[in-house]
Amino acid sequence: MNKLNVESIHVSQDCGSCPIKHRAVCARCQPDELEQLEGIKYYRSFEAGQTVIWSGDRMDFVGSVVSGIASLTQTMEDGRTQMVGLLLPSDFVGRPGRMTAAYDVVATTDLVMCCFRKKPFEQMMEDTPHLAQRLLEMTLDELDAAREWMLVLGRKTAREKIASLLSIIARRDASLNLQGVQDLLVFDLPLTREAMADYLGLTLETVSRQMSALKRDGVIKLEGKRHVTIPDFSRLLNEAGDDADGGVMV
Amino acid sequence: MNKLNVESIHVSQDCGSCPIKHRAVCARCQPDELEQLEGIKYYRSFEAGQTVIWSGDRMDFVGSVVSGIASLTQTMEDGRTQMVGLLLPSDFVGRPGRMTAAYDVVATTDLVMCCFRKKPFEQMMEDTPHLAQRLLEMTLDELDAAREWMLVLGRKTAREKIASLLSIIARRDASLNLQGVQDLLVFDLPLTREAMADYLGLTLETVSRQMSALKRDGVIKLEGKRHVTIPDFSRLLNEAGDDADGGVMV
DNA sequence: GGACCTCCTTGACCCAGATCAAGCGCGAAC
DNA sequence: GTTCGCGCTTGATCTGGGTCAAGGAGGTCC
Repeated sequence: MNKLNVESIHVSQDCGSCPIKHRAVCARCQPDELEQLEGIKYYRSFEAGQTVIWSGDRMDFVGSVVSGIASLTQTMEDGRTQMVGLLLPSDFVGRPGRMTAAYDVVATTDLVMCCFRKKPFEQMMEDTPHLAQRLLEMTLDELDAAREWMLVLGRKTAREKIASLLSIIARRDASLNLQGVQDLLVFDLPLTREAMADYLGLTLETVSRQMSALKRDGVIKLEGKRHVTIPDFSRLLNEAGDDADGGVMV
Repeated sequence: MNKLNVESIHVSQDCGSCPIKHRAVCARCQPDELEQLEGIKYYRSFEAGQTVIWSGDRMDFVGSVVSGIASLTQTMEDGRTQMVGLLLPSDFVGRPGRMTAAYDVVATTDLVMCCFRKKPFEQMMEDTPHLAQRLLEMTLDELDAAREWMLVLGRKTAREKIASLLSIIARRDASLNLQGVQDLLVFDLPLTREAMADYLGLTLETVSRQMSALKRDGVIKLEGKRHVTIPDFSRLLNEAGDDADGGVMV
Protein backbone atom coordinates (compact mmCIF):
# COMPACT_ATOMS: atom_id res chain seq x y z
CA MET A 1 0.00 0.00 0.00
CA ASN A 2 2.88 2.29 0.60
CA LYS A 3 4.61 1.64 -2.66
CA LEU A 4 3.93 4.04 -5.45
CA ASN A 5 0.79 3.42 -7.37
CA VAL A 6 2.05 3.46 -10.94
CA GLU A 7 -1.36 3.41 -12.56
CA SER A 8 -2.37 6.59 -10.82
CA ILE A 9 0.58 8.46 -12.25
CA HIS A 10 0.13 7.53 -15.88
CA VAL A 11 -3.29 9.08 -15.91
CA SER A 12 -5.32 10.05 -18.88
CA GLN A 13 -4.31 13.38 -20.35
CA ASP A 14 -7.44 13.45 -22.42
CA CYS A 15 -10.53 15.17 -21.03
CA GLY A 16 -12.71 13.02 -23.28
CA SER A 17 -11.99 9.89 -21.29
CA CYS A 18 -11.84 11.59 -17.90
CA PRO A 19 -13.80 9.66 -15.25
CA ILE A 20 -15.13 12.82 -13.60
CA LYS A 21 -15.99 14.85 -16.69
CA HIS A 22 -19.71 14.80 -15.94
CA ARG A 23 -19.48 16.14 -12.40
CA ALA A 24 -16.36 18.33 -12.17
CA VAL A 25 -16.02 22.10 -12.67
CA CYS A 26 -15.54 21.49 -16.35
CA ALA A 27 -18.79 19.54 -16.74
CA ARG A 28 -20.54 22.35 -18.61
CA CYS A 29 -17.68 23.30 -20.87
CA GLN A 30 -17.92 23.16 -24.65
CA PRO A 31 -15.30 21.26 -26.67
CA ASP A 32 -13.33 24.42 -27.45
CA GLU A 33 -13.40 25.42 -23.81
CA LEU A 34 -12.16 21.98 -22.80
CA GLU A 35 -9.34 22.36 -25.25
CA GLN A 36 -8.41 25.63 -23.60
CA LEU A 37 -8.50 23.93 -20.21
CA GLU A 38 -6.27 21.13 -21.44
CA GLY A 39 -3.65 23.73 -22.14
CA ILE A 40 -3.42 24.85 -18.52
CA LYS A 41 -3.94 21.56 -16.75
CA TYR A 42 -1.54 19.02 -15.30
CA TYR A 43 -1.93 15.97 -13.08
CA ARG A 44 -0.47 15.42 -9.64
CA SER A 45 -0.44 12.22 -7.61
CA PHE A 46 -0.13 11.84 -3.87
CA GLU A 47 0.29 8.86 -1.62
CA ALA A 48 -2.04 8.27 1.28
CA GLY A 49 -0.97 10.49 4.14
CA GLN A 50 0.84 13.10 2.08
CA THR A 51 -0.05 16.72 2.50
CA VAL A 52 -1.21 18.41 -0.67
CA ILE A 53 -0.91 21.91 0.75
CA TRP A 54 -0.59 23.57 4.14
CA SER A 55 -2.95 26.22 5.38
CA GLY A 56 -1.44 29.62 4.74
CA ASP A 57 0.80 28.43 1.91
CA ARG A 58 0.81 30.25 -1.36
CA MET A 59 -1.36 28.36 -3.79
CA ASP A 60 -0.81 28.79 -7.49
CA PHE A 61 -3.25 26.19 -8.71
CA VAL A 62 -6.83 25.10 -8.30
CA GLY A 63 -8.06 21.69 -9.29
CA SER A 64 -10.32 18.67 -9.07
CA VAL A 65 -9.98 15.37 -7.28
CA VAL A 66 -9.85 12.72 -10.01
CA SER A 67 -9.56 9.65 -7.82
CA GLY A 68 -9.04 8.97 -4.12
CA ILE A 69 -10.05 11.09 -1.17
CA ALA A 70 -8.60 14.23 0.33
CA SER A 71 -9.57 16.05 3.50
CA LEU A 72 -9.71 19.69 4.48
CA THR A 73 -8.55 20.22 8.03
CA GLN A 74 -8.31 23.10 10.47
CA THR A 75 -5.95 22.98 13.42
CA MET A 76 -5.87 25.10 16.57
CA GLU A 77 -2.62 26.18 18.18
CA ASP A 78 -2.86 23.54 20.87
CA GLY A 79 -3.29 20.79 18.32
CA ARG A 80 -7.03 20.24 18.37
CA THR A 81 -8.06 19.51 14.80
CA GLN A 82 -11.35 19.51 12.96
CA MET A 83 -11.92 18.17 9.51
CA VAL A 84 -14.11 20.64 7.63
CA GLY A 85 -14.45 18.89 4.31
CA LEU A 86 -14.12 15.52 2.68
CA LEU A 87 -13.09 15.84 -0.95
CA LEU A 88 -14.25 13.07 -3.24
CA PRO A 89 -13.70 12.48 -6.94
CA SER A 90 -14.97 15.51 -8.91
CA ASP A 91 -14.78 17.84 -5.91
CA PHE A 92 -13.00 21.13 -6.38
CA VAL A 93 -9.98 22.35 -4.43
CA GLY A 94 -8.94 25.95 -4.05
CA ARG A 95 -10.60 29.29 -4.38
CA PRO A 96 -10.26 31.51 -7.41
CA GLY A 97 -9.18 34.98 -6.36
CA ARG A 98 -7.45 33.88 -3.20
CA MET A 99 -3.69 33.81 -2.81
CA THR A 100 -3.17 31.30 -0.02
CA ALA A 101 -4.72 28.07 1.13
CA ALA A 102 -7.25 28.46 3.94
CA TYR A 103 -7.01 24.87 5.18
CA ASP A 104 -4.62 21.95 5.26
CA VAL A 105 -5.37 19.61 2.39
CA VAL A 106 -4.26 16.04 3.05
CA ALA A 107 -4.48 12.93 0.88
CA THR A 108 -6.52 10.49 2.96
CA THR A 109 -6.07 7.73 0.41
CA ASP A 110 -3.82 7.60 -2.65
CA LEU A 111 -4.92 10.59 -4.65
CA VAL A 112 -4.84 11.95 -8.18
CA MET A 113 -5.67 15.56 -8.86
CA CYS A 114 -6.24 17.44 -12.07
CA CYS A 115 -4.74 20.88 -11.47
CA PHE A 116 -5.15 24.11 -13.39
CA ARG A 117 -2.70 26.97 -13.20
CA LYS A 118 -4.51 29.55 -11.16
CA LYS A 119 -3.91 32.73 -13.17
CA PRO A 120 -5.17 31.43 -16.51
CA PHE A 121 -8.01 29.58 -14.79
CA GLU A 122 -9.16 32.83 -13.20
CA GLN A 123 -9.01 34.49 -16.59
CA MET A 124 -11.16 31.72 -18.08
CA MET A 125 -13.64 32.14 -15.24
CA GLU A 126 -14.21 35.69 -16.41
CA ASP A 127 -14.49 34.77 -20.07
CA THR A 128 -16.49 31.56 -20.03
CA PRO A 129 -19.69 31.62 -17.97
CA HIS A 130 -19.92 27.82 -18.06
CA LEU A 131 -17.03 27.44 -15.66
CA ALA A 132 -18.33 29.98 -13.17
CA GLN A 133 -21.88 28.61 -13.37
CA ARG A 134 -20.75 25.10 -12.56
CA LEU A 135 -18.47 26.28 -9.79
CA LEU A 136 -21.34 28.23 -8.24
CA GLU A 137 -23.53 25.15 -8.31
CA MET A 138 -20.82 23.02 -6.71
CA THR A 139 -20.10 25.64 -4.06
CA LEU A 140 -23.78 25.84 -3.15
CA ASP A 141 -23.83 22.07 -2.78
CA GLU A 142 -20.80 22.18 -0.53
CA LEU A 143 -22.39 24.91 1.55
CA ASP A 144 -25.45 22.72 2.03
CA ALA A 145 -23.23 19.80 3.03
CA ALA A 146 -21.34 22.01 5.49
CA ARG A 147 -24.62 23.15 7.06
CA GLU A 148 -25.84 19.60 7.28
CA TRP A 149 -22.61 18.82 9.05
CA MET A 150 -23.09 21.69 11.50
CA LEU A 151 -26.21 19.92 12.77
CA VAL A 152 -24.22 16.72 13.19
CA LEU A 153 -21.45 18.47 15.09
CA GLY A 154 -23.66 20.66 17.23
CA ARG A 155 -26.55 18.44 18.20
CA LYS A 156 -26.02 14.76 17.57
CA THR A 157 -24.82 12.13 20.03
CA ALA A 158 -21.67 10.10 19.40
CA ARG A 159 -23.69 7.15 18.12
CA GLU A 160 -25.72 9.36 15.80
CA LYS A 161 -22.56 11.01 14.53
CA ILE A 162 -21.00 7.68 13.58
CA ALA A 163 -24.22 6.54 11.92
CA SER A 164 -24.39 9.84 10.01
CA LEU A 165 -20.86 9.46 8.72
CA LEU A 166 -21.40 5.85 7.70
CA SER A 167 -24.60 6.71 5.87
CA ILE A 168 -22.88 9.52 3.98
CA ILE A 169 -20.00 7.30 2.93
CA ALA A 170 -22.35 4.46 2.01
CA ARG A 171 -24.57 6.73 -0.04
CA ARG A 172 -21.71 8.30 -1.91
CA ASP A 173 -20.07 4.98 -2.52
CA ALA A 174 -23.26 3.60 -4.01
CA SER A 175 -23.59 6.65 -6.23
CA LEU A 176 -20.00 6.27 -7.47
CA ASN A 177 -20.65 2.67 -8.38
CA LEU A 178 -23.73 3.80 -10.25
CA GLN A 179 -26.11 1.74 -8.25
CA GLY A 180 -29.00 3.03 -6.19
CA VAL A 181 -29.09 2.84 -2.45
CA GLN A 182 -30.33 -0.64 -1.76
CA ASP A 183 -30.93 -2.23 1.54
CA LEU A 184 -27.66 -4.11 1.45
CA LEU A 185 -24.58 -1.97 1.09
CA VAL A 186 -20.94 -2.99 1.27
CA PHE A 187 -17.93 -0.71 1.21
CA ASP A 188 -14.46 -0.08 2.61
CA LEU A 189 -14.04 2.79 5.04
CA PRO A 190 -11.58 5.22 3.50
CA LEU A 191 -10.83 6.81 6.89
CA THR A 192 -8.85 5.77 9.95
CA ARG A 193 -10.61 5.92 13.30
CA GLU A 194 -8.64 9.05 14.02
CA ALA A 195 -9.76 10.74 10.80
CA MET A 196 -13.35 9.79 11.62
CA ALA A 197 -12.89 11.35 15.05
CA ASP A 198 -11.52 14.54 13.49
CA TYR A 199 -14.49 14.74 11.19
CA LEU A 200 -17.02 14.08 13.93
CA GLY A 201 -15.58 16.19 16.74
CA LEU A 202 -14.95 13.11 18.89
CA THR A 203 -11.94 11.22 20.23
CA LEU A 204 -10.77 8.11 18.46
CA GLU A 205 -11.61 6.02 21.52
CA THR A 206 -15.23 7.10 21.36
CA VAL A 207 -15.33 6.35 17.63
CA SER A 208 -13.98 2.88 18.30
CA ARG A 209 -16.45 2.22 21.09
CA GLN A 210 -19.43 3.36 19.04
CA MET A 211 -18.35 1.31 16.05
CA SER A 212 -18.20 -1.71 18.34
CA ALA A 213 -21.61 -0.86 19.75
CA LEU A 214 -23.21 -0.53 16.28
CA LYS A 215 -21.63 -3.84 15.34
CA ARG A 216 -22.87 -5.50 18.53
CA ASP A 217 -26.37 -4.18 17.88
CA GLY A 218 -26.36 -5.50 14.32
CA VAL A 219 -26.63 -2.10 12.65
CA ILE A 220 -23.39 -2.78 10.78
CA LYS A 221 -21.15 -5.77 10.17
CA LEU A 222 -17.39 -5.46 10.26
CA GLU A 223 -14.77 -7.66 8.62
CA GLY A 224 -11.39 -6.47 9.71
CA LYS A 225 -11.40 -2.84 10.76
CA ARG A 226 -12.41 -1.25 7.50
CA HIS A 227 -14.76 -3.49 5.55
CA VAL A 228 -18.33 -2.53 6.38
CA THR A 229 -21.61 -4.19 5.48
CA ILE A 230 -24.90 -2.43 6.10
CA PRO A 231 -27.72 -4.96 6.15
CA ASP A 232 -30.51 -2.41 6.51
CA PHE A 233 -29.88 1.13 5.33
CA SER A 234 -33.06 2.64 6.72
CA ARG A 235 -32.12 1.24 10.14
CA LEU A 236 -28.80 3.09 9.84
CA LEU A 237 -30.59 6.30 8.89
CA ASN A 238 -32.77 5.90 11.94
CA GLU A 239 -29.70 5.55 14.13
CA ALA A 240 -28.36 8.73 12.54
CA GLY A 241 -31.43 10.60 13.73
CA ASP A 242 -32.50 11.35 10.16
CA ASP A 243 -35.83 10.63 8.61
CA ALA A 244 -35.73 7.03 7.53
CA ASP A 245 -37.96 7.81 4.57
CA GLY A 246 -35.43 8.64 1.96
CA GLY A 247 -32.98 6.38 0.23
CA VAL A 248 -32.88 9.16 -2.33
CA MET A 249 -29.81 9.33 -4.48
CA VAL A 250 -28.00 12.58 -5.03
CA MET B 1 -40.48 46.72 20.56
CA ASN B 2 -43.36 44.54 19.53
CA LYS B 3 -45.29 47.16 17.74
CA LEU B 4 -44.85 47.48 14.04
CA ASN B 5 -41.84 49.41 12.97
CA VAL B 6 -43.34 51.82 10.48
CA GLU B 7 -40.03 53.17 9.24
CA SER B 8 -38.92 49.76 8.13
CA ILE B 9 -41.94 49.32 5.93
CA HIS B 10 -41.67 52.55 4.01
CA VAL B 11 -38.30 51.54 2.69
CA SER B 12 -36.43 52.95 -0.20
CA GLN B 13 -37.57 51.66 -3.56
CA ASP B 14 -34.52 53.14 -5.20
CA CYS B 15 -31.42 50.99 -5.59
CA GLY B 16 -29.30 54.14 -5.79
CA SER B 17 -29.86 54.93 -2.14
CA CYS B 18 -29.86 51.34 -0.92
CA PRO B 19 -27.76 50.87 2.20
CA ILE B 20 -26.39 47.50 1.08
CA LYS B 21 -25.72 48.26 -2.55
CA HIS B 22 -21.97 47.84 -2.16
CA ARG B 23 -22.06 44.39 -0.61
CA ALA B 24 -25.20 42.62 -1.85
CA VAL B 25 -25.66 40.31 -4.85
CA CYS B 26 -26.30 43.33 -7.00
CA ALA B 27 -23.03 45.04 -6.04
CA ARG B 28 -21.42 44.42 -9.43
CA CYS B 29 -24.40 45.29 -11.56
CA GLN B 30 -24.33 48.06 -14.15
CA PRO B 31 -27.00 50.79 -14.12
CA ASP B 32 -29.05 49.06 -16.81
CA GLU B 33 -28.85 45.77 -14.94
CA LEU B 34 -29.97 47.48 -11.74
CA GLU B 35 -32.91 48.92 -13.61
CA GLN B 36 -33.83 45.41 -14.71
CA LEU B 37 -33.55 44.21 -11.12
CA GLU B 38 -35.76 47.02 -9.90
CA GLY B 39 -38.45 45.60 -12.14
CA ILE B 40 -38.55 42.28 -10.34
CA LYS B 41 -37.90 43.35 -6.79
CA TYR B 42 -40.17 44.08 -3.86
CA TYR B 43 -39.64 44.67 -0.16
CA ARG B 44 -40.92 42.60 2.72
CA SER B 45 -40.78 43.43 6.41
CA PHE B 46 -40.91 41.06 9.34
CA GLU B 47 -41.17 41.58 13.06
CA ALA B 48 -38.68 39.98 15.41
CA GLY B 49 -39.68 36.36 15.91
CA GLN B 50 -41.65 35.96 12.70
CA THR B 51 -40.80 33.09 10.39
CA VAL B 52 -39.82 34.17 6.90
CA ILE B 53 -40.12 30.70 5.44
CA TRP B 54 -40.32 27.11 6.67
CA SER B 55 -37.98 24.40 5.56
CA GLY B 56 -39.57 22.42 2.75
CA ASP B 57 -41.91 25.22 1.73
CA ARG B 58 -42.10 26.23 -1.86
CA MET B 59 -39.98 29.33 -2.36
CA ASP B 60 -40.71 31.63 -5.23
CA PHE B 61 -38.30 34.38 -4.37
CA VAL B 62 -34.69 34.93 -3.47
CA GLY B 63 -33.44 38.07 -1.79
CA SER B 64 -31.12 40.09 0.37
CA VAL B 65 -31.30 41.14 3.99
CA VAL B 66 -31.50 44.95 3.94
CA SER B 67 -31.63 45.56 7.69
CA GLY B 68 -31.97 43.41 10.77
CA ILE B 69 -30.86 39.85 11.34
CA ALA B 70 -32.31 36.54 10.23
CA SER B 71 -31.23 33.04 11.13
CA LEU B 72 -31.13 29.77 9.22
CA THR B 73 -32.14 26.87 11.41
CA GLN B 74 -32.32 23.10 11.10
CA THR B 75 -34.55 21.06 13.38
CA MET B 76 -34.53 17.34 14.10
CA GLU B 77 -37.73 15.37 14.60
CA ASP B 78 -37.31 15.32 18.35
CA GLY B 79 -36.95 19.08 18.51
CA ARG B 80 -33.19 19.51 18.76
CA THR B 81 -32.32 22.58 16.73
CA GLN B 82 -29.12 23.92 15.28
CA MET B 83 -28.66 27.34 13.77
CA VAL B 84 -26.62 26.94 10.60
CA GLY B 85 -26.40 30.54 9.46
CA LEU B 86 -26.70 34.06 10.72
CA LEU B 87 -27.90 36.39 7.98
CA LEU B 88 -26.80 39.99 8.27
CA PRO B 89 -27.51 43.01 6.10
CA SER B 90 -26.40 42.29 2.51
CA ASP B 91 -26.50 38.50 2.99
CA PHE B 92 -28.35 36.49 0.40
CA VAL B 93 -31.32 34.20 1.06
CA GLY B 94 -32.40 31.36 -1.17
CA ARG B 95 -30.82 29.26 -3.83
CA PRO B 96 -31.35 29.84 -7.53
CA GLY B 97 -32.42 26.62 -9.19
CA ARG B 98 -33.98 25.12 -6.11
CA MET B 99 -37.72 24.85 -5.62
CA THR B 100 -38.08 24.62 -1.86
CA ALA B 101 -36.42 26.13 1.18
CA ALA B 102 -33.77 23.91 2.77
CA TYR B 103 -33.90 25.58 6.18
CA ASP B 104 -36.22 27.53 8.40
CA VAL B 105 -35.55 31.24 8.02
CA VAL B 106 -36.56 33.28 11.06
CA ALA B 107 -36.36 37.00 11.72
CA THR B 108 -34.20 37.31 14.83
CA THR B 109 -34.71 41.05 14.99
CA ASP B 110 -37.08 43.26 13.02
CA LEU B 111 -36.13 42.59 9.45
CA VAL B 112 -36.41 44.11 6.00
CA MET B 113 -35.68 42.07 2.91
CA CYS B 114 -35.30 43.00 -0.71
CA CYS B 115 -36.84 40.11 -2.62
CA PHE B 116 -36.57 39.20 -6.29
CA ARG B 117 -39.07 37.00 -8.06
CA LYS B 118 -37.21 33.76 -8.54
CA LYS B 119 -37.95 32.93 -12.16
CA PRO B 120 -36.84 36.24 -13.68
CA PHE B 121 -33.89 36.36 -11.27
CA GLU B 122 -32.72 32.98 -12.50
CA GLN B 123 -33.07 34.21 -16.05
CA MET B 124 -30.95 37.25 -15.24
CA MET B 125 -28.33 35.01 -13.64
CA GLU B 126 -27.89 33.35 -17.03
CA ASP B 127 -27.79 36.57 -18.95
CA THR B 128 -25.71 38.86 -16.77
CA PRO B 129 -22.44 37.41 -15.50
CA HIS B 130 -22.12 40.17 -12.89
CA LEU B 131 -24.89 38.67 -10.79
CA ALA B 132 -23.52 35.14 -10.90
CA GLN B 133 -19.98 36.32 -10.23
CA ARG B 134 -20.98 38.22 -7.13
CA LEU B 135 -23.14 35.36 -5.89
CA LEU B 136 -20.25 32.94 -6.31
CA GLU B 137 -18.01 35.22 -4.29
CA MET B 138 -20.60 35.54 -1.54
CA THR B 139 -21.24 31.80 -1.48
CA LEU B 140 -17.53 31.08 -1.16
CA ASP B 141 -17.39 33.49 1.77
CA GLU B 142 -20.33 31.76 3.41
CA LEU B 143 -18.69 28.40 2.89
CA ASP B 144 -15.57 29.67 4.64
CA ALA B 145 -17.67 30.97 7.50
CA ALA B 146 -19.50 27.63 7.77
CA ARG B 147 -16.19 25.77 7.94
CA GLU B 148 -14.87 28.15 10.53
CA TRP B 149 -18.01 27.39 12.49
CA MET B 150 -17.48 23.65 12.17
CA LEU B 151 -14.27 24.06 14.16
CA VAL B 152 -16.18 25.98 16.81
CA LEU B 153 -18.91 23.34 17.05
CA GLY B 154 -16.63 20.33 16.91
CA ARG B 155 -13.67 21.25 19.02
CA LYS B 156 -14.17 24.29 21.22
CA THR B 157 -15.22 24.37 24.87
CA ALA B 158 -18.35 26.19 25.98
CA ARG B 159 -16.32 29.21 27.11
CA GLU B 160 -14.44 29.33 23.80
CA LYS B 161 -17.69 29.01 21.89
CA ILE B 162 -19.20 32.02 23.66
CA ALA B 163 -16.02 34.03 23.15
CA SER B 164 -16.01 33.08 19.46
CA LEU B 165 -19.59 34.21 18.98
CA LEU B 166 -19.01 37.48 20.81
CA SER B 167 -15.91 38.22 18.76
CA ILE B 168 -17.78 37.57 15.53
CA ILE B 169 -20.64 39.83 16.50
CA ALA B 170 -18.27 42.51 17.77
CA ARG B 171 -16.19 42.45 14.62
CA ARG B 172 -19.17 42.61 12.33
CA ASP B 173 -20.77 45.35 14.35
CA ALA B 174 -17.60 47.40 14.12
CA SER B 175 -17.46 46.87 10.38
CA LEU B 176 -21.09 47.94 9.94
CA ASN B 177 -20.40 51.13 11.85
CA LEU B 178 -17.44 51.71 9.60
CA GLN B 179 -14.93 51.77 12.35
CA GLY B 180 -11.99 49.46 12.72
CA VAL B 181 -11.74 46.93 15.49
CA GLN B 182 -10.38 48.88 18.38
CA ASP B 183 -9.58 47.66 21.81
CA LEU B 184 -12.80 49.00 23.24
CA LEU B 185 -15.93 47.72 21.60
CA VAL B 186 -19.55 48.24 22.61
CA PHE B 187 -22.60 46.64 21.08
CA ASP B 188 -26.02 45.14 21.77
CA LEU B 189 -26.41 41.41 21.44
CA PRO B 190 -28.99 40.74 18.73
CA LEU B 191 -29.64 37.22 20.02
CA THR B 192 -31.46 35.76 23.01
CA ARG B 193 -29.57 33.28 25.19
CA GLU B 194 -31.57 30.54 23.54
CA ALA B 195 -30.61 31.65 20.03
CA MET B 196 -26.98 31.80 21.12
CA ALA B 197 -27.31 28.25 22.45
CA ASP B 198 -28.82 27.08 19.16
CA TYR B 199 -25.96 28.62 17.26
CA LEU B 200 -23.29 27.18 19.54
CA GLY B 201 -24.64 23.70 20.08
CA LEU B 202 -25.14 24.35 23.81
CA THR B 203 -28.05 24.69 26.22
CA LEU B 204 -29.25 28.11 27.24
CA GLU B 205 -28.22 27.40 30.84
CA THR B 206 -24.64 26.82 29.79
CA VAL B 207 -24.68 29.99 27.71
CA SER B 208 -25.92 31.94 30.70
CA ARG B 209 -23.32 30.44 33.03
CA GLN B 210 -20.45 31.13 30.64
CA MET B 211 -21.61 34.70 30.04
CA SER B 212 -21.59 35.19 33.79
CA ALA B 213 -18.14 33.64 34.02
CA LEU B 214 -16.71 35.87 31.30
CA LYS B 215 -18.23 38.87 33.07
CA ARG B 216 -16.85 37.77 36.44
CA ASP B 217 -13.41 37.35 34.87
CA GLY B 218 -13.52 40.80 33.32
CA VAL B 219 -13.40 39.62 29.71
CA ILE B 220 -16.69 41.38 29.03
CA LYS B 221 -18.90 43.89 30.81
CA LEU B 222 -22.65 43.55 30.82
CA GLU B 223 -25.31 46.22 31.36
CA GLY B 224 -28.65 44.54 31.41
CA LYS B 225 -28.69 41.26 29.55
CA ARG B 226 -27.84 42.45 26.11
CA HIS B 227 -25.53 45.46 26.25
CA VAL B 228 -21.95 44.25 25.99
CA THR B 229 -18.67 46.11 26.39
CA ILE B 230 -15.39 44.47 25.44
CA PRO B 231 -12.53 46.27 27.15
CA ASP B 232 -9.79 44.25 25.45
CA PHE B 233 -10.54 42.61 22.13
CA SER B 234 -7.34 40.60 21.91
CA ARG B 235 -8.12 39.13 25.32
CA LEU B 236 -11.47 38.01 23.95
CA LEU B 237 -9.79 36.44 20.91
CA ASN B 238 -7.48 34.60 23.25
CA GLU B 239 -10.45 33.24 25.17
CA ALA B 240 -11.93 32.12 21.84
CA GLY B 241 -8.85 30.00 21.21
CA ASP B 242 -7.95 32.05 18.13
CA ASP B 243 -4.67 33.72 17.41
CA ALA B 244 -4.72 37.01 19.22
CA ASP B 245 -2.66 38.63 16.48
CA GLY B 246 -5.31 39.90 14.18
CA GLY B 247 -7.81 42.64 14.69
CA VAL B 248 -8.06 42.49 10.91
CA MET B 249 -11.22 43.84 9.38
CA VAL B 250 -13.13 41.85 6.81
C1' DG C 1 -51.11 49.02 42.14
C1' DG C 2 -51.05 43.73 40.93
C1' DA C 3 -50.96 39.85 37.75
C1' DC C 4 -48.63 37.79 34.32
C1' DC C 5 -45.64 37.41 30.75
C1' DT C 6 -40.82 36.36 28.68
C1' DC C 7 -36.04 36.14 29.27
C1' DC C 8 -32.55 35.11 32.15
C1' DT C 9 -29.75 33.35 36.27
C1' DT C 10 -28.28 30.12 39.63
C1' DG C 11 -28.01 25.76 42.21
C1' DA C 12 -27.87 20.62 42.68
C1' DC C 13 -27.19 16.55 40.46
C1' DC C 14 -26.12 13.36 36.63
C1' DC C 15 -24.23 11.27 32.55
C1' DA C 16 -22.05 11.03 27.83
C1' DG C 17 -17.93 11.35 26.23
C1' DA C 18 -12.97 12.70 27.39
C1' DT C 19 -8.79 11.14 29.44
C1' DC C 20 -5.44 7.92 30.94
C1' DA C 21 -3.75 3.44 30.48
C1' DA C 22 -2.99 -1.28 28.97
C1' DG C 23 -2.81 -4.48 25.50
C1' DC C 24 -4.10 -6.85 20.86
C1' DG C 25 -3.51 -7.86 15.66
C1' DC C 26 -1.06 -7.62 11.84
C1' DG C 27 2.11 -6.20 8.33
C1' DA C 28 7.00 -4.66 7.52
C1' DA C 29 11.89 -4.83 8.46
C1' DC C 30 15.64 -7.45 9.83
C1' DG D 1 11.58 -16.58 13.32
C1' DT D 2 11.68 -11.82 16.43
C1' DT D 3 10.91 -7.19 16.91
C1' DC D 4 8.99 -3.13 15.70
C1' DG D 5 5.22 0.18 15.01
C1' DC D 6 0.82 1.59 13.65
C1' DG D 7 -4.04 1.29 13.96
C1' DC D 8 -7.32 -0.17 16.87
C1' DT D 9 -9.93 -1.96 21.09
C1' DT D 10 -11.26 -2.04 25.75
C1' DG D 11 -11.31 -0.84 30.66
C1' DA D 12 -11.28 2.51 34.62
C1' DT D 13 -11.94 6.94 36.00
C1' DC D 14 -12.92 11.85 35.59
C1' DT D 15 -15.37 16.02 34.22
C1' DG D 16 -17.70 19.54 31.26
C1' DG D 17 -21.82 20.43 30.08
C1' DG D 18 -26.69 18.64 30.19
C1' DT D 19 -30.92 18.21 32.95
C1' DC D 20 -34.12 19.44 36.35
C1' DA D 21 -35.78 22.84 39.29
C1' DA D 22 -36.50 27.26 41.58
C1' DG D 23 -36.69 31.94 41.40
C1' DG D 24 -35.35 36.93 39.89
C1' DA D 25 -35.61 41.15 36.67
C1' DG D 26 -38.12 43.84 33.93
C1' DG D 27 -41.75 44.73 30.65
C1' DT D 28 -46.88 44.93 29.40
C1' DC D 29 -51.67 44.81 30.36
C1' DC D 30 -55.55 45.50 33.21
